[in-house]
Amino acid sequence: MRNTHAAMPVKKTAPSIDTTTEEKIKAAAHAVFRRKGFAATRTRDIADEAKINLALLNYYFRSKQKLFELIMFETVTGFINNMQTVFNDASTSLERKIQLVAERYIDLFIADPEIPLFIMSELRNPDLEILQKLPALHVILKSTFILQYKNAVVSGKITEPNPLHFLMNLMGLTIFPFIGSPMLKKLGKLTNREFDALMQERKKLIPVWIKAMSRAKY
Amino acid sequence: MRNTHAAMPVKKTAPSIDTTTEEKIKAAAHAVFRRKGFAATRTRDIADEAKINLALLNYYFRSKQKLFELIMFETVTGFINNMQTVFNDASTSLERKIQLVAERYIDLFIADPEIPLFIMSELRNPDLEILQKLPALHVILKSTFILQYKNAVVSGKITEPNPLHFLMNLMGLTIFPFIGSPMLKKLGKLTNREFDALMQERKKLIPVWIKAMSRAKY
DNA sequence: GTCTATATACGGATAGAC
DNA sequence: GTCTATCCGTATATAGAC
Repeated sequence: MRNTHAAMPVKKTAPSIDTTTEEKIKAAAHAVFRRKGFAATRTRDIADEAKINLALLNYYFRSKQKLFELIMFETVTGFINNMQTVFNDASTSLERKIQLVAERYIDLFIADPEIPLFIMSELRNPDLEILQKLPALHVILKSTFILQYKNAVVSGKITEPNPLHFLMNLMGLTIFPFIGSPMLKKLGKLTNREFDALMQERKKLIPVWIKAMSRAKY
Repeated sequence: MRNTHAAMPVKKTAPSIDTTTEEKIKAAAHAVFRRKGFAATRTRDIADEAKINLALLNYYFRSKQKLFELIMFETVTGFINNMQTVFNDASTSLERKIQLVAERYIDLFIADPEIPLFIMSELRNPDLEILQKLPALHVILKSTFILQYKNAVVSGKITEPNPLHFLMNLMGLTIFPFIGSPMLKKLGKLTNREFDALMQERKKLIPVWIKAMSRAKY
């Protein structure tokens, strides 16, 4: 791949939101990539959504691939940073963290429902090497959150010793409804508003359910 | 789209498995579509995987789109039929059905781990109109399974009245780990074998967890 | 039914004027 | 920075020989 392209334009000091061409393209790329995935989106879709000329996409971001990597990086790091603070806050209890995780994930996904499926479905493409470029995921197992979980296991408050099961459960209860939303809306004849109301309920319910599960007798 | 193509060949009466060209293409299409999704697969990928000439794909199935629709239909109906029998078996208890659902889903997904993400990610493409063509999904809410659930709510054995929450929980606990497996394997430094072992554990654990949840005090 | 060769369309990317 | 026009590789699909 040649590298003779002009340098990227310098960042404006105080740009209005989404008014610069670069920002318009990024916003459109976020929307279209999330909605359709990398392979199904055409650069023309993004140009149309951003209402800019197709050539400008390459002018600012060089290639579809590079633009996608930027979008994916922003999405994933935003997602992880959001959680990192909760996971490693030494001042909150295990129960409180479970509450916070459920609330934050659900609020985030009500605002951007395509994010979970977008991330999960792009992760399966080995060409994109997203997982390799990610900040080491396994530090999650060293987080305060998981240490608190392990302590609760030792002190007998929790029956399931494997924190991976715990994480799968918490994520499954929280994230799955958004991944399966097309099917669930059809199955339950739900409007978007009704679906969101169910998700709001789950912010309260999930911590209760998790608590009940933690005391399950095997 | 023109329609001048030759008729489909008649089905052999007793073909060996995967030996006819048609079967080889279908098997390859299943594999490649599931792995990469519709937009990212090229008909050449399928032809290579099936070790047949590219032109034969169009000879047998007319177009990539038509082949995909066939594969998707087979995948989804196979998936639904598998569950239908469990959901509407009047001779099994609610608890037993929960056991059976967890076991069957997990066995199915250990054998074909890409299925959940494949279905979920293709469902978001409105062009494919998969949901429209599906056997009405909302009959699930009329199934024996859900009726038994509602009865258990009335008799006070279960606290959560909304069967949709119940279904989301059961599916989330069962399906999500397969959807998030790339991330989970990385996060937990798991080999495929270790991951499968965890899933085997969940066949026993999920019914216990669900039971504990059903008694949760709000 | 299966092959080779090719038509045709589409999508990513760039050249070059303004 | 932004536009029009266009190049060029790639992917689907078909024609036509065998």
